[in-house]
Amino acid sequence: MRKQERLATKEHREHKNFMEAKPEADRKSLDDRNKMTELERIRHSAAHVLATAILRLWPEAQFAAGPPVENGFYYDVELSHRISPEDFAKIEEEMKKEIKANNVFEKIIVTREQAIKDAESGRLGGLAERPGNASKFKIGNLQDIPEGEAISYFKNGDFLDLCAGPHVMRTGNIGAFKLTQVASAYYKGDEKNPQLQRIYGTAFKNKTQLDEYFKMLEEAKRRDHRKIGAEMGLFAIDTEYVGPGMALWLPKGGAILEALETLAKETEFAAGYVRVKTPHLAREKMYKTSGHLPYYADSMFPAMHLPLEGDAKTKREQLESSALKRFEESTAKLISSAESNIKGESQTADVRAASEEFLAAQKGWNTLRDEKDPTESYYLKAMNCPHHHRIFAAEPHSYRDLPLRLAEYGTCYRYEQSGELFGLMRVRSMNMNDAHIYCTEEQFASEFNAVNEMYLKYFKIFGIEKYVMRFSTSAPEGMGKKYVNEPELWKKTEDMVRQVLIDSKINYVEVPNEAAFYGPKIDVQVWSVIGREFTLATNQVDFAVPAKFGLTYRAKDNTDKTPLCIHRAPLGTHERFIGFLIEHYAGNFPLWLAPDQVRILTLGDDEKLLAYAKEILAELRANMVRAEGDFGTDPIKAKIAEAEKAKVHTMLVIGGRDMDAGAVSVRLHGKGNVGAKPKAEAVAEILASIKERRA
RNA sequence: GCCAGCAUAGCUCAGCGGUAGAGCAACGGUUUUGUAAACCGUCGGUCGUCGGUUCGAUUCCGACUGCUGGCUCCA
Repeated sequence: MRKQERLATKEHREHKNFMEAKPEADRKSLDDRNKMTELERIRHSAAHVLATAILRLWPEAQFAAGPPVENGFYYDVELSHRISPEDFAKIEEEMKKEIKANNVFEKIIVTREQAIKDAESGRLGGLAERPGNASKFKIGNLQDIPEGEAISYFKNGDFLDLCAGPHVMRTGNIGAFKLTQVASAYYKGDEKNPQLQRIYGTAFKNKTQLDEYFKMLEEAKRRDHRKIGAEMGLFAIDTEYVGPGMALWLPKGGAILEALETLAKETEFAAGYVRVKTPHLAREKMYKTSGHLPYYADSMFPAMHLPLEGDAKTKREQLESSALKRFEESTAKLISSAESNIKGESQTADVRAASEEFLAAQKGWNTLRDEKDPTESYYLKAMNCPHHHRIFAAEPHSYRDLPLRLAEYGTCYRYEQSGELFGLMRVRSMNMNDAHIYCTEEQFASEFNAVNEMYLKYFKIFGIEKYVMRFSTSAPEGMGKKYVNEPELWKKTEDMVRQVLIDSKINYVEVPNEAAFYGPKIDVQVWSVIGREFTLATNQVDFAVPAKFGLTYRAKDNTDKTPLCIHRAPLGTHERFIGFLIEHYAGNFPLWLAPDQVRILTLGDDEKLLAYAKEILAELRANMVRAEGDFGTDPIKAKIAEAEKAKVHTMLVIGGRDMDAGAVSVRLHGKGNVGAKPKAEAVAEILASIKERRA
C-alpha cells in the first residue's frame, strides 16, 4: 500500500529529468501545523506516546522525528536493540499505560539557549536527563528552526520533546492505535546521516475506524495485481531464467495488452499519428548526444562492449596510425636536435622541447598500443526519444510536414535498484505507449491540447473519475544549471502549457522547480476505484534535445528551424497500466478487455447440441472474440463455478431447451443469469459491447 | 544499495532435530447434467541455494539469492 503512495507522490519515471535536483525537504510552517486535522493531531500525539513507551523499555533511545503521515505516524529512533514486530506487543502495552494515565500534553515555550542546554543534557526526547547521552538528533532539529520562530516543547508525563505541536489535549484522547511495521530510514532522509529505525503505527479516533482501515488494507490486498495476475494467469516474473523485474506476458495477459495496443493504435491513427518501430539498442554516441550519459548511466543497463567495426574501426585505425606517425616523427626530431645541439648549432631549450614532444607522443602511442581489443559501447535503450529523433533526422523536413507525430509501443530497459522492483509497478523492462510530436511554436498549443484531450478520452473509457495533472515548471534560480538556459523560451512554453490547461478546464496543480531540464512537464496521477493512487503517465515539452541532435525543418522563410518536441505516453507502460487496471477492476475487466470474453457451456455433450454450440463459437471467433467452449460432461454447476472463478466475462449456457428455441442463456460474471436470448441477438450484443469498448 | 520480515508440491497452507502432509490444480477413469464445484484413483517436493553445528538438519546457526514492507534513488 505504502509503496503505491510513494509511486504516486514521487512521480512516475517516464521521461523524468535525470538532472533534476532533489527538492528541498519541506518544513511545515507553524501556520501549516495549526491546520492539522484532529486525526493528524491524534497520530502525532500517538508518535509521542510511542516514544514514551520505547523509552520506558530502552531509556537510552535517541529520537529524531515523529510526524503524522498519510495512514498513521512513525517515530525515528536510534537504538542498539533491533526492534522487531515481536517487540510490538510489549511496546503497545507501555503505550496503553500512557494513554490510560491520560496525561496532559503540556506546551512549554523556551529560549533557544535553554533548548540547546536540554538537548545536551539528554533531556529532550527522554524521560529524564541522561548525562553522557545528549539528544543529538534534537540538536540537529533545533538548527533547522529559523531564528525568531518560537521554540516549544510538549510534555506528556515524564516525556519531554522538542515539538511545535499541535497535539490532542490528553494522551487519553488517542482512541485506537496499532503498531504496523518497522523500517529503516536515514536521519533527515540523507544517506550520509546515521541510519535509524523507523517504527510505523496507525491511530484513529476509535476502534471502529481502526478496524475499517485494516479492512480496507485487506481489500487492497485482495485486489493486489500480483495476486490476481497469478490467479488469472496474466503474467509471470521468472527471476531464475529471465531476471527480476522483467514480466513475461502469458497468453491471457497478452490479450489485455493486445486490446490496449489496438485502442492506442486506433486513437492515435485518428489523431494523425504515424507508427514507427525502433531497435532496442543504440551506440554510446546516441546517449552522449542526448545528454543521458553520463548522468543517467546508473539507471541504464551496463554497456555492451562490442568489437569495433565500420566507421568506428576506421577511426581507430586512423588514430593509431597518426599516433604512430607522431611518435616516429618526434623520435627523429629529438635525435636530430640532440645532434645539432652537440655540434653547438642549436639551443638546449630546443632539445628540451623536442624531448617533451617525444615523451608526449610516446605516451600517446603506448596508451593506444596497450589497449587490447578496443571496443565500442552499445546500450539498451532506457527511453525512446533519441531513436525517434534519429527518425526525424533520417529525412529532410519542411514546415509543411509538421506536426509530425511518431508513435511506438517502445520497449525500454531501466536498471532499477533491486529494492525498488515491485510486481508490474516497478520493472526493468517495459513497453511504453510512447510518441513524440515535432511541431512549430505556432502549432504547439493545439498539439498540446490534443494530447490532453486524448488523456481525457482514455480516462472516460476506463472510468477514471479522479485524476490530477501535476504541472511542473522551472524556477529562475535553476536557469543554466538544472534547466537549459533559455529563460524566454521557458516562460513562453510554460505560459502556453498553462493556458492550455486553463482553457481545457483540466484539473491541475502547478509545482514550481520540478520541470525536466529540457522543458516543463505534466505528470498524470489517477486514483483507482478503491482510492489507490497511481502516477501513470507523463507529458513533457522539450525545446532542448532536438537541437542537440541537430534536428531542423525548413521554415516558410527558407531558414532552418529547430522543432519543439512533445513527449507523451498517456497509457504509460503496459506494465504499470495493466497493473493499475487489474486493481482498478479487481480483475473483473469489461468485455473488451477481458482475457476470457466468452465461454460456451453445454449441458452435456450430446452430438446435436455440440454442433449448435460449435456453430456459435465459430461465429464469435470469426469476429475476433476471445471465446472458448466447455463441452465436457461435467455438471453445469461445476462448469459455471470454474468460469466464474476464471472471471470469464460472458457465459453462454446452452442446453436442449435453448437449441430448440435458437437461443442461448446468458450469464454475466458477477451478475448471474440474465436470461435466454435469441442467438443472433446475443452475438450482436457481444460484438457491439467490444466495438464500443463499453464499461 | 540500506533496514526488517518471509521462502515447504503449479496454487493456498500444515508440520518438525530422526530425510514430509492436506485441499485445490494437473492427469486417468466413472458420471449425460439447467446457473458457483458429482465420485474414484494417479502423479507431483534435494522443504530457495551454499556452508556450519549435530550420530542425524526441511527444522538450529551463518552467508547468498529471490520476494515482501519500508528507506534511499528514479528519464
